[in-house]
Amino acid sequence: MTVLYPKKGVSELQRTTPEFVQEKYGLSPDQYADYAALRGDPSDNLPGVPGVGEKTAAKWLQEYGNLESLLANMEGIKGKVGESLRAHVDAVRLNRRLTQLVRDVDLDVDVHDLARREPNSSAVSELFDLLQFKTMKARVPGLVNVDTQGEQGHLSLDVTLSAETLSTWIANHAAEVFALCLELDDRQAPVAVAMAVDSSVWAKPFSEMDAGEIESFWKFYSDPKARKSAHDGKAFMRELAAEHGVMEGLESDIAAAAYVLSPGSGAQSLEQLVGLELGTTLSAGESQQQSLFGDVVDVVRLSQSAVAVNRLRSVLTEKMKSLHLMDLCTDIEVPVVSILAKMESVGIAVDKSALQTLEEYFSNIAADVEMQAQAAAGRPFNLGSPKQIGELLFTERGLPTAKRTKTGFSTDVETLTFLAATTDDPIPVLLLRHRDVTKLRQTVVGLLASIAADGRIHTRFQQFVAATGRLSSTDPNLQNIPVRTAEGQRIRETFIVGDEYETLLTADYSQIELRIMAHLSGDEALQQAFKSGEDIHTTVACGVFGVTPDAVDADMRRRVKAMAYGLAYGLSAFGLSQQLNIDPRDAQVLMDTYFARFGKVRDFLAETVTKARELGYTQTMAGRRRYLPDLNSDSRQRREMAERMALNAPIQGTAADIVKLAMIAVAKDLEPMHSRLLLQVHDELVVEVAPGELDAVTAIVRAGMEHAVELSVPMDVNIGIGRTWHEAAH
DNA sequence: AACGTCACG
DNA sequence: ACGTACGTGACGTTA
Repeated sequence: MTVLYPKKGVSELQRTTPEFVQEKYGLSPDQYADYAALRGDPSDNLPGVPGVGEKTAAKWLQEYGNLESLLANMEGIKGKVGESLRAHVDAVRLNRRLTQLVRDVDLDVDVHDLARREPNSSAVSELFDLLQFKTMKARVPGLVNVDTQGEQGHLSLDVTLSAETLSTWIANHAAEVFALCLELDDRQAPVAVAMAVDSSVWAKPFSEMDAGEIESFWKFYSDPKARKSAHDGKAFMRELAAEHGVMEGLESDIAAAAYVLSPGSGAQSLEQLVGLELGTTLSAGESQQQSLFGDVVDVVRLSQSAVAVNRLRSVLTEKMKSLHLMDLCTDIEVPVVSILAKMESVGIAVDKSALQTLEEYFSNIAADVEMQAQAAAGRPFNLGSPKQIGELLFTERGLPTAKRTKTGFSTDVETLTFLAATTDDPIPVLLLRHRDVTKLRQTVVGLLASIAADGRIHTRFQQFVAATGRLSSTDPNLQNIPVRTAEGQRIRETFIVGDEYETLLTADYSQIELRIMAHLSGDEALQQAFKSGEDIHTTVACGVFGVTPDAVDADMRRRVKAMAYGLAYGLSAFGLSQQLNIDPRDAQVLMDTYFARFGKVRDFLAETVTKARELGYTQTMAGRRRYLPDLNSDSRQRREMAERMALNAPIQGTAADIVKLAMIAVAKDLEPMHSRLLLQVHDELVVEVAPGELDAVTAIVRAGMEHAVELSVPMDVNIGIGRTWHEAAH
């Protein structure tokens, strides 16, 4: 057997030349073109789209002769290889279409730098710009924006570090906005700081700062008159709050600016924004300095980050101004950053031993139910596996199938409840119970794992991920703690008031989204229903069914309530009928009757979609946008999805605006007090009340929430007090 | 990594 | 004929 190429002597580059490959695998020049396509030929391939392996490509070509014949016989290739091959061929087809597209617009793009065996960054960048691949462009590292390309595609640190002492430097730039970047170590202790103003940069590891400089820095940090900007300031503020308080004087946050400009993009890192907006990259610094603790501090990179924050602030500010988004960023998002930093830093106290007891309780039930289910099945099976449940119920036991999922028959609550009700098989009930109880156990286990050394749970509020303007909560998610069942409420009981504090207080808006609809639509009938102060769903039911309030029974009220919720989601008669378990025709009648009574609501919803289609985006009361290009999609499914989003976004988003404004008002009024905000759950605030402050805090929270904005309907707020979150919710 | 499922508003 | 209510995050299973 011939050694095709020695390990030494033939370069990597030579090994992939057409001639070499043709000889190695005995391929004709025509076959080589197809081979290249399969492999991911540079001219036929985009970075990020893989090709098949060298040997695989050659093998299938040897077998089928050419790509066309391979494609024609693809069905015959089974198993993993087939799937993988199909995926790659799809990619190849896509690439060929893209290549053709590029030729059509007469853009000479060579996306692969053959000589350097890497993507041709500027060409790919140009291509992505052309195709408006903004997200993908941000994802691919190192792409250079041709419009603003620097000499080497790196952010040049053309301002040398200031040698002045910190206090002198700060004093010399007192009126300017300081871009601040702080690096923390694994234990969240500050390691280095870099600050940039227009003309100058100051940066140092803390280990090299003398006592005076360190003192100057923290004084500056807490000085509200020292104007600052940062990227995701909350990231360091939450960690430093316990020791240094929340940073004062934050005037601009790049992450917030990027979010209001494009809320659909999720949280964008500084690196992504540098690539996207400045068309360059942060360099991995060459001069790395060793701190006292042995941590490697990249002061150059940190300094570049500060310079980048500074530049991004001007770029994004211009964009925000032209789109009238400046107020949203400055008056809502930036103040919320500091409030959340403090809330995260404070955390909420939990009763650890009560959680441990609950864990054991739920575990025992789960184990017991599992045994019963396996006994009933006559064999062991994994109760957590939808696949195994499907086999057991539908194949082995012959139960009727209903809903399908992508991968098989659905075994969700709806299905299992149906099976429990219509068959005498004992297993569906056991599975439902097992699902319930394991879900609760997992929640409890997650909470236990999140308890910090101070006995409290410090969730992270994500301010820049939700497309509608809402917050979200992670690590752990405290916005989805069970509340609807008695067992779930036992978990809420483990969230308790902290030592030295008097009570927890919860305050939530009632029907905020429906009130927003009443306001935005200008529907007098719905507004009147809210102004009457009576139970809203009962009042609306009166109008819809044309009866007196005492004639409204529970079922009528339930239907109207479901209808009201559905409205804000872009409901269909079908969806409503599913929700209410009634005939779709009856649901349609219900909708028609509703809209006959509240016509402006329907007009408002229709106009919202029409306007969004014209503009390309929706807007909330505070001007928050949500871009929905799919409103003009050819695909009906995508278009209708976008229409429902367009309908929902202004409502959900306005509610988010209002709650953020309320948080700002409440936080401001709580400043002189010891009580503090702990949590936000979309339309609810949780406050920890210090001894003696209950009456004042109640008034502050009520006023802050009720008057966050003035609508044409009252903003009713329910307030509850209690030792635990559960108690306080009543 | 994708999917199914389920918790919250 | 088709799919069918918005927005999130977390977990276990499976490919």
